[in-house]
Amino acid sequence: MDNFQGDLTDVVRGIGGHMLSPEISSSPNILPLPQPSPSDLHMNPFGDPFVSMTDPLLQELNAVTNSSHFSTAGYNANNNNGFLVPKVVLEDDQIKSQCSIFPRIRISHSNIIHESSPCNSPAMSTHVVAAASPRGIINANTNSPRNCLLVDGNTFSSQIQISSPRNIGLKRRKSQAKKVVCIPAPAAMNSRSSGEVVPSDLWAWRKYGQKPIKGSPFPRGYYRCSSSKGCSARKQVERSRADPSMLVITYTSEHNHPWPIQRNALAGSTRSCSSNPNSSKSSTATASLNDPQNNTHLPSSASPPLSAFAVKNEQREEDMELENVEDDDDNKIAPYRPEIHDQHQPDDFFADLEELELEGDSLRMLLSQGCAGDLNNETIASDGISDFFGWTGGNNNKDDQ
DNA sequence: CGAATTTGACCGGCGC
DNA sequence: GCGCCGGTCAAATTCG
Repeated sequence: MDNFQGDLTDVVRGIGGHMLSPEISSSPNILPLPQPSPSDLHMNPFGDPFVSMTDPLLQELNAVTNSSHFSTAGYNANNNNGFLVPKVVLEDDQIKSQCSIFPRIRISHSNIIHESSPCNSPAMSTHVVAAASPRGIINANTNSPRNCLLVDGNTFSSQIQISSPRNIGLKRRKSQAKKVVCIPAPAAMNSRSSGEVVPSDLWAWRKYGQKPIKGSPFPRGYYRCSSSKGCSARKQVERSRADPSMLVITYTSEHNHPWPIQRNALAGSTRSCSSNPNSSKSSTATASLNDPQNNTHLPSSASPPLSAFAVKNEQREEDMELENVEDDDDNKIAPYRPEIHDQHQPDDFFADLEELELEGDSLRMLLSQGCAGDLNNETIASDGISDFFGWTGGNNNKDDQ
């Protein structure tokens, strides 16, 4: 389907290639990447590493709100260290705003990060924009070391939007949990059109449909989790109609299985996880993201595909109804409590992961390098995290087994 | 040849 | 009741 609507495959490919939106790509050397941790992941029924940003922040968010300054700027040109600061936008109404509108309160998180975060290297600051949702409780955690990513000493700059589509349910056929992630969508790069690309995450996604959306020049791609048979997790990927530079990913339903330790090691791995780093094909952006040859914009070959994570955590609508009965938009911040169906989760999951860490290279890299706070090591997330999520070039996780 | 993607058709919810 | 629209299915196609 070649049309002007763009190629989402290219989108993520572009992300991997650092073709970020102008304001983002202008970032000289910042690559802050909200980084999912095993503990975060286990809290994420959607299996989305982006989502991992959420929970821990609930406690922090209040603190942030109290201690940080508010900023209306979409993007901090600099933090205290002269680095561009990414922003997390927690959006109330995904449908309505489509990423380009950030009407809500924006909270600078930079100070806290500098002071307390293990990621408080100059490059690690993040600018968190958060807004309380009437329904969806918005969480963002840029404070966590696990949400930090260094790529060859660069901080990854990006916009993050977390949406809580209050009105989605109005036309939603079935009430179900949804998370909306908004990330910068780079310009198309490859020749293959219509292939949607979403930032690589731990799960294997298989595309099962694509539809043009009324009112939007961009098609929406439909993916289901192929990490495990019977998994009902789905996600939709589309460009923001309001801001084509943003990619909107909506996660629906939940994974009914543990998140894969090695994403591509599982059956149903996307084709994009080609062993050929030069492969131009990509559905879940893994291949493109892994393509070192695409990383020509930065000196570092290792680059996170995601410039940012934005997550809207939304409980099942029914639950939200119950828990936010008062629906006091600005004052209610109820903790996001993901529904964990997996037997490993949640309590013992991190313990399990630590055990796995001893055995799995990817996890080891993630935990010991990317997350353990070895911030002096500039290669930290560059390899560890990216590899872990299949973001780095060349090697696929297939080879890691 | 197996697996992933593409894409038109079909289904069902919702608004009028 | 009808039509629109979003979501899903499944056959065909593509690719490694």
